[in-house]
Amino acid sequence: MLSERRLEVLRAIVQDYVGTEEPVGSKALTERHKLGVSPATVRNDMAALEDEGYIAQPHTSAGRIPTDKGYRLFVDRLAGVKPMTAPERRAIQNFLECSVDLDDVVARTVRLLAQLTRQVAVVQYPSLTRSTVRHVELLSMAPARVMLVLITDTGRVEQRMIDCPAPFGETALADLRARLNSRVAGRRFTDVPQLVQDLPEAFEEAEDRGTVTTVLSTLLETLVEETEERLMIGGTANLTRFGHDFPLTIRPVLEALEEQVVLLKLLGEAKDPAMRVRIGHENAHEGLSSTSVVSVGYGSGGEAVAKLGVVGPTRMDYPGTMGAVRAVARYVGQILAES
Amino acid sequence: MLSERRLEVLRAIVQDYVGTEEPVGSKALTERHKLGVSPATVRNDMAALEDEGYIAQPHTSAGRIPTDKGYRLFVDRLAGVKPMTAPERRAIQNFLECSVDLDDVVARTVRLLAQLTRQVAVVQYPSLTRSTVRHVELLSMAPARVMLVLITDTGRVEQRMIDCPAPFGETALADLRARLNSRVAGRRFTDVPQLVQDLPEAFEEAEDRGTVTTVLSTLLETLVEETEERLMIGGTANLTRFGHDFPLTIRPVLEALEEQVVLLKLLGEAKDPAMRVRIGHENAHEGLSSTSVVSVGYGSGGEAVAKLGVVGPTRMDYPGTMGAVRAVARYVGQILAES
DNA sequence: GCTGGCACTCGCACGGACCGAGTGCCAGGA
DNA sequence: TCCTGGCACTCGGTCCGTGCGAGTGCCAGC
Repeated sequence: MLSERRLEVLRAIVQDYVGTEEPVGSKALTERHKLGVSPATVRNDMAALEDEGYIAQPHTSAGRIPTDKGYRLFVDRLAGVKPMTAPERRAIQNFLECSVDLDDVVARTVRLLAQLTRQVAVVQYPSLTRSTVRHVELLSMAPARVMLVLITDTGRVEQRMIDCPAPFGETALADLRARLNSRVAGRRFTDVPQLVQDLPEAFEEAEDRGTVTTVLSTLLETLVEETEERLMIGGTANLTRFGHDFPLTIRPVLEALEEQVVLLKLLGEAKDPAMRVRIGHENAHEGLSSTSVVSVGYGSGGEAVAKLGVVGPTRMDYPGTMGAVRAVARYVGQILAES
Repeated sequence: MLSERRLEVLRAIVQDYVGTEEPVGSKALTERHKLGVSPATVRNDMAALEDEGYIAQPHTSAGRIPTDKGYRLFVDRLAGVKPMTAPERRAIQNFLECSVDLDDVVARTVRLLAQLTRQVAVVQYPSLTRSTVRHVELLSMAPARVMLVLITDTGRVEQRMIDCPAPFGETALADLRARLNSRVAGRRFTDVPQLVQDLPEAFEEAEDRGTVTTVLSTLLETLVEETEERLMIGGTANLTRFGHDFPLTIRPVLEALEEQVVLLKLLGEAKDPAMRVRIGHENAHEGLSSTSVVSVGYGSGGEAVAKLGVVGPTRMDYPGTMGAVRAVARYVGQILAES
């Protein structure tokens, strides 16, 4: 068990290192922090912290830098979440309030988050798994061609073009549209399959039944596909402030950012709305081993429908970043609830 | 006027420099290219080329590298467009063909272009300025709340939520929907304003007229807003292969890539479908002064509806890049025309 | 007008010396 | 028992001098 003072030393090391980006030595520490002890004592504490694996020396005879384990302890026990100031909160709210549609909300959120944290921001679109169908629209484009438009309660719209096996009349189309909507409007995505399975039987013509089946399968396909989350990223220019040894550090990060799958995993598969910090190697994806991810769920009601977060160097200002992420998530939730 | 051989020397310099990324000297040139003359002669030619501003020395007593002007000449007169091989063309076609919707087409195009050129790819969504309205859908969400869905012939769908000044009945809504569609379906965006301006008069109730006016203004607003182009970028990881002096080169590029406006300008405002190469300082935006942009229009029919291109270092393989860009544009056009 | 030769320039890589921040250890004191 | 000041030691970073070699410009000769 580490003594109170040693934790204090660790905190000081993390803070200094985050600030200066340089290994911090015992003398500099006592000068910048009121630890009340001499450098020699701090050296002993540092040796102990190093034995425990919380800090490390990049080279012999250099200062210490925190390890992933050290940051972990810092985040868990030594640092709180730094709340946003009132003016900052107001600015966030104002900025998000003038969004015109869902895309715009997400785009603004990304920009905001990137600016506040000066890191790379990632925002997942509100998930469709928990959302409901608001309306299904069918439009005749050509005799044997129908466009399917799906509108969700989160304001998302998806469309698909369908080639029908046979021409489909306007009246049949209107009929199908009405039947479809009366069954699925307001229902959850997951309930849709069983609600529509007997729909083809309502049509007398064999050809129409074929078309209806085609339309339904496209609808179900769309539901499944769009349940996969989309996301938006921004602030990649902040990667340039990452570290000194550029190409090697930045490359895998940029690559990871282009892989939606990786990013989604990064934000955390579980729909756990709590804030989560993953430090360095805690991110399964190698190449992100020198980055940390701060993510949190956000949602329109009480429940989280998606996640957002930032990706930055392990050497980041955790309290500030966590504060910004939490605040943005809260206000995005509000905006979504209002619309 | 430069002699034939001097042009040949310039071509050799560009090719070698693009390949090796190192200043190229007279001796190396004669070894790698069959110029039929001695290094000394080449040196004289190089001196002449330098006088004319086509090449430069990074330091005294170093080899030469092409200037922007040199690349310009190379692109205009010395290099053709390197066509894709048959297997490559087939691969492009196959990859694009399995797209499911417009977003997917654009996403695939970006990835393809980035992979083929190993550079940053930018693809503009098909423009709405020349496109027509396929359908306008109005959905009642609440007594005084209507959702407007606009579907274009390029397959794009936009939606807006509208708060009405007064409750609006289902029948009035159906009436408005029918009138609206009969007027604007199939018409160009630019024609819509005058086609709908007298619509409110068709409604007797003053309250309804207010709502109709609100709906119409939202529709027009959407048309205008969405005429602004959206775009998608990819392959940013390729930026790491940019050059040696990293942070300084890459930073402004990443920043520029986040600014839609800048990017749109980069692709070229004019709807000129011809392939265009902008080299270094020819890009108005400073910070992109060491990058070149190869862009070309693409379209579903004969006319270009949008542009796509790649952004890379001025030291890029112009013939290959131009070939890839042209090929991709052609096939995207085909895919769009089919759907 | 091309060529070979020659003197010159300079960036770069290598290696030694120096400096200083930082460490570990130890003996002495509260 | 814990803290402190002192001391010897380590070693990365910087500076400097040297030598090498690629590359240049110029010139006389073919």
